[in-house]
Amino acid sequence: MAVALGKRLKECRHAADKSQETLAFEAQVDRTYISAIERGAANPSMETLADICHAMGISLAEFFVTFTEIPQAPDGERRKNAAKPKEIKRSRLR
Amino acid sequence: MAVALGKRLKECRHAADKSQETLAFEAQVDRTYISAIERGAANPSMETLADICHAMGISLAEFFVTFTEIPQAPDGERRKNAAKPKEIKRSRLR
DNA sequence: ATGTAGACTCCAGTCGACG
DNA sequence: CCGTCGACTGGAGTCTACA
Repeated sequence: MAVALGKRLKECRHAADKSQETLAFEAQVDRTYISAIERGAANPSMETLADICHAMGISLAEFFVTFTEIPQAPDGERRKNAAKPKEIKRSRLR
Repeated sequence: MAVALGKRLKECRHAADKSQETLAFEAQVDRTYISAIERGAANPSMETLADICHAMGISLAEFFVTFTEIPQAPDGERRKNAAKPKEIKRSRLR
């Protein structure tokens, strides 16, 4: 998932003919963080990703156009901080 | 931006005929956080957003299909933690 | 030009409670 | 069923530095 995102980013970045350094500068994010994203080691927020897309001159729709498959369920390790959902009780079954 | 995202989420959630509670349960995130996103008060990460999309049974491409316009430049207040980029020097201008 | 690592700050995301 | 608040824990994102 994060890996696919990284590959897609590298792709778009090359299409815009920019280095990680230049892109980082224009997107107002750290150079090392771009590196981390492309390697799938990071998990960017929407705001950050939107800025990056803007710096590459493409819309979010264009960026995600290759993400046609539905991401797998939260199978693996999630955040330790993760939600411990409680079963929902419908007093009235609809 | 975050507002548009919230509107789109509410839209998709209703299309899937789920309450915030149910969606939160299936996406493994907190109910209050879904609320925050829909009101544009939150800035979810990719991992979180992917889980939510999965819970609604749609792909990221489908979710972002309405986001055709390029997000505006980093105009307003960004994170205080934000990058303070240094101008890039090309020793050799290409 | 890119990968990686540690230390640091601030926010993403949780939980419980109230209206 | 939903919006919002406060407090808390861990991750997002930065900076410096070395290869």
